[in-house]
Order: sequence, then C-alpha cells, then structure tokens
Amino acid sequence: MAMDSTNGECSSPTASAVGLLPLFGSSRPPPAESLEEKLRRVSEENRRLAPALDAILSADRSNHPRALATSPPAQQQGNAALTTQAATGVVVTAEPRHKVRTVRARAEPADADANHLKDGYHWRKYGQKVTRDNPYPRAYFRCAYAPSCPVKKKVQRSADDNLMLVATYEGEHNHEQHAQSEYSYINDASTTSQQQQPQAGGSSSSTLPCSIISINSLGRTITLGLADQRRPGSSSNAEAAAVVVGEIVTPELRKVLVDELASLLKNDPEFIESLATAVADRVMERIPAAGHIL
DNA sequence: CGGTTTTGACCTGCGC
DNA sequence: GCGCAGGTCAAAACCG
Repeated sequence: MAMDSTNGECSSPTASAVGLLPLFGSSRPPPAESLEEKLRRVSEENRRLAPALDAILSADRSNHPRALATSPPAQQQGNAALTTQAATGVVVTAEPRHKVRTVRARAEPADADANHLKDGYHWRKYGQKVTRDNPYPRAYFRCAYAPSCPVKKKVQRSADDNLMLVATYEGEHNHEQHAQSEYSYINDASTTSQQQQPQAGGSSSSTLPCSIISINSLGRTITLGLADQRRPGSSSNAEAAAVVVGEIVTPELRKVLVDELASLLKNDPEFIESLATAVADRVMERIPAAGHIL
C-alpha cells in the first residue's frame, strides 16, 4: 500500500508516464473490454439473475417484511437477521444480536489455495484448524489494524463447493476501515467478484479503504474522490464517485478513468445492492399479476 | 529486520 | 471424569 508519509493520508500510486497504465500497479490487468461491453454484460447478467433475485427478495419480504421495508441498504442493522445476495454472488447473513456475520463468496479458481477473503480490513492469521465436518482447513484471523479491535473472522471453504469461501465475522470494529488495510479491495479487478465488505455491527465503516486516485499526467492532476470524501447527503459511494476533479485530456485517459469508475462501482456493495433492488423493482413492476413471469 | 504465516501444543467447553 | 472438537497461543519459519 502506499502511504503518504507527509500528511498521513492514503494515496494512490501515481502514474508518472504518459500511458498511465496500469493505474494501480502491475497486478492490474489491462482493460480487456470496453465499458459498453461491460454494461452489456452486466445487463445480461442482471436479466439472468433477476428471477433468482426476485425469489430471494420475496422470501426475505415474507420472512422480514419490516426489515426490508424500512431499512436502507447501508443500514443493515436491527433485530432481524438479514440475508442479501448481490449480483456478485456474495451472500451475507447478519445476526446483529450476536454480532456475527457470515459471508459466502465465490473464489476464483486461480485462488484455489488461498483461504482469504479480501474485505477491506487488515487481518492477521493466528491459527488454522481442520474441522470435523469439512475437509478444508478453517483459518482464524484477527483484525490487525487496531490491537484493541475485538473483531475476528473465520474463513473456510465450503465442503460442498470448494470454490465457495465462507467467512464468519465476530464482533464489531472499533475503528474506521483503514486505507492501509487492503488496497486491493478496490483495485484488484481480478478478484472483484469474490469481494465483500464487512460492515460489522453497523459501525459506519462502509467507506472504501482508499479512494483518492491521484494521477499526474503531463503535469495535469486528476483526482477521484470517494470514501471519506463522501458528500453529505450522498447515500452511496456510487454517488460520491461522481466527484471528479481535474482535467481529462486524452481519450485513453478518459477510458482509463471510466473503467476505473466502473470498477469502483462494481466493488461498492451499496451500489450493487441498490442496483439489484432497482432491477428487482423493475421486474416486479412488469409483473402484472402474481404467477406471471416475463 | 520487522511483520506475517505456519503449525504443533495447549486450553476450554460440551456431551456422554 | 473422559474424550472429542473447536479455538487460541506462541515459537519457528518465511518473506519483502
């Protein structure tokens, strides 16, 4: 990670060359598809997932009608357990009463050995154990950012599907999510499909770890403001993502920024949930009567 | 060299 | 009380 030692704030890697690629270091693959293609793909995916999502939402409405009716996505607190499934395939089950959250996320085949779920916090592994009911070892992590932070998590691959990671979070972070933690949360596009950000116990730490993108291009500076730069009244990072300061000059640079923005939004659980809700609502609107599927 | 991971040993809770 | 399983500790190894 990159820390600005002069002011203590997090800073993004600065591209000094004309091409500005990669924006976030060598690990980022070059953009393989255009934004239009991405949008088409996402739309297609949304269309495909809409029925399943609707079923899930319907189930949730019947189980916890008040929770869904009154709680905005970013405030998944309350007395009722809440399960959500976003377009990423990540399932989050929260049991606020016990400060325990279970996150299921699909791991990339390339990460078959990894037993770690990137979620924006900095974890230190302190143990590993093979449990009786699962051939895959369970890893134990503690929050490593603050020594006094009581949050722990357990990560284990699903016995049924070894590509499914099951992470159990216990406790509540007593600090803000820190940029130092896991920068790749928003930047490593290759793992975005499996990332899920914990918002343990409703601490308002739904901010992204580091979101100031500062690019120095031929003497021009471009800054994307996110996370703690969130404007008052902005309900999500998606809205805040619209804050772009600086000058966009070349089409290449423009494309890079658009791709980056798309990547940021794709990684924003709030945005994804809002998008999923909107899609579900549209689907519901177009169903004239019960029992009719498009 | 300092932080992180690994891994065997130890502790604790629970069921019988 | 005993055994088992899950959870934690801590020293050594590893890594950047």
